[in-house]
Amino acid sequence: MAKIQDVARCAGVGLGTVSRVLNNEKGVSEETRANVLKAIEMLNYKRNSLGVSLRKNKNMIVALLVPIIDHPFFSKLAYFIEDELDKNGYSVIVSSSQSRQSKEYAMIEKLKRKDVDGIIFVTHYDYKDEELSKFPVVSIDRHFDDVPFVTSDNFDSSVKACEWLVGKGCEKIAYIGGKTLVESEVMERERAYRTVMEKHGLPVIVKSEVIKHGEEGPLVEALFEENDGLDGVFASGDAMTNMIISHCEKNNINIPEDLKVVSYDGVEMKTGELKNKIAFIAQPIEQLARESVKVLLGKINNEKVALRTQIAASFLKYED
Amino acid sequence: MAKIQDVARCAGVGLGTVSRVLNNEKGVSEETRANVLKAIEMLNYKRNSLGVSLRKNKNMIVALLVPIIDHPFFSKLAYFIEDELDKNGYSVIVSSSQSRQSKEYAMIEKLKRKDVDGIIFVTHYDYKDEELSKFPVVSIDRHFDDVPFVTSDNFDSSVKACEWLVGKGCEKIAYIGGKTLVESEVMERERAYRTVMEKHGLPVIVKSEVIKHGEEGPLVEALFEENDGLDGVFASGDAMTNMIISHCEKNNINIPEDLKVVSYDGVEMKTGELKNKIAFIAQPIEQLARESVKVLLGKINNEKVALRTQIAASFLKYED
DNA sequence: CTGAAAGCGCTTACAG
DNA sequence: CTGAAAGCGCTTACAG
Repeated sequence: MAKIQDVARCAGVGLGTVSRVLNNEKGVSEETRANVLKAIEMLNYKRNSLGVSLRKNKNMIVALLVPIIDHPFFSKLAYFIEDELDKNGYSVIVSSSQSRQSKEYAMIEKLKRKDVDGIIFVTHYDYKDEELSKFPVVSIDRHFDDVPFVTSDNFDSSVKACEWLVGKGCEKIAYIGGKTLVESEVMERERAYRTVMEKHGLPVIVKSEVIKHGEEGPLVEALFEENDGLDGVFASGDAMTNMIISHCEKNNINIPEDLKVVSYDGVEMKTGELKNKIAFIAQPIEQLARESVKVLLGKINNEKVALRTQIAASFLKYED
Repeated sequence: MAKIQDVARCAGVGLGTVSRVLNNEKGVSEETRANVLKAIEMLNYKRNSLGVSLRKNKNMIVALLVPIIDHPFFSKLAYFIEDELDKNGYSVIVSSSQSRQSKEYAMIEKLKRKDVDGIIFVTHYDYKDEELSKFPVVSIDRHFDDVPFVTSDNFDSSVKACEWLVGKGCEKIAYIGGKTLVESEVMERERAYRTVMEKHGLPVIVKSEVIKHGEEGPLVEALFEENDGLDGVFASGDAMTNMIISHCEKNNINIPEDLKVVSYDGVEMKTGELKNKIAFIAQPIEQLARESVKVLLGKINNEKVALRTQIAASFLKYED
């Protein structure tokens, strides 16, 4: 494999000159440039990134850490994040934490070892004492000390959703959602729900627990067991909604006649025949992705970045 | 940031000794090792991977190149590939080609520049003159010159599927699938279909064209328009199946009473109420993923690897 | 068991 | 506009 030395010798110039041509720098005479280019061609020379990385202390790689890539929300996120990073010359390492914090720590370690230049995070864990804010790290939806984060407008869109349920005549509306261990933007959904219920003097029925992916079923069952005659439910996430759908099918509850449902997310809903019968709040995934990249690159380039970047979510109701 | 030099000085030893401790090599006295460890601790030293990579000419990163990560088949694949690579100390860069060959070439370029140590490929394009087999590259399902590839047993499972349709009494069975530009294992599905039809003296009805993701609808419409009274169809891929479902819904064709359907894949089928009414051939995604990693690591480590690795697919029919 | 030196492939002041 | 040199942080023979 030819190296820069070989090119220099072949073109009869110095190392620096070859490097300048390689990097399209000014200040090289056309003649010299042509010679170098010819030598590069002749030797089929390819610049070795490992040398560049060491020299520049940067390898143009960013990590994306999600709970699991095989999930519509996260794979969409990954798609747009890669696209945005690619436009900026970066590659993305994708890692599924599988909700194991050890895997997340491993990635932080990689960051410190310069395996990656930065991390975009979707985590359920807390990172108070990791000095994470000293490194190029951006969090999506969750919020730690001084780590910049990007989030959709959970509160406002949830208020709209709950007001819609009330407007539809629901009088016994429940909120159901998984709880996160850390202070999270997701909690805004529950807060919005409570605000709206109180405003209208309606009962507050909250089913919210710390659960893992896949454990939504029992929570839904418990909700319906403990509360007869629900006529509306605001579900924080599609997994939950899918379980609600299953429950209703089994128990002959008609959606939306008997029970009106609003789902946060709407990307992985097993709608099928229920399409247009469940309202939802769409996460602005593409914007979340692109904004998180912009913030991260800002951090990497030592620019000042906003601690919080908020993007509006849209509430989509079905036709009727 | 402390470097190895600092640790050496602090521990009062040479560079090489620190390196040996870092790499858990034998031949270091317990006393020396303890001193070095203490110095590492004191200085909060982290080994910089950029130096290691340059020195070893290897950065422990592999690329996964898929048409689009936001697709159940590919994100599942990515999940298991990452898991398997992680077990072996590798990270994975995920890139969605978006069916643009330029993006695939860009990744090959990265391989040649040592940005990545190898590539696992899912492509629709051909790479005859790229000398790809000289590099650590593994292909999934597609087959080029001397590039090792991993595939599921398309022919055998397709034969089973078609025989099942015949056994169910179907007499006018069609095959419908997207065509790839390169010689591909997917073609085995059509070949299996033809074999079975001919064996039973049934008409061969093939609708197979080069199409892009999302263009399945018109092909399906054309199939039904050109062929009245189909009672069975073997669809090469879920996207196609979904379009068939739509067509049947619109035209009051009952599945499976009027039309029996077998779908290759079964991971992204919008089953809904049709669950258990469509038979399918399940791709052994996890095994494809893990095997492709094993083959790639073999290539990276200059071992002899099989050109073709085949994994059995399973044919799952619905209950009735 | 240990250290000093060479070198991985590049870029970047520096001097001219 | 150009070249020689230093150095990025590590590992690996080599010599002792």
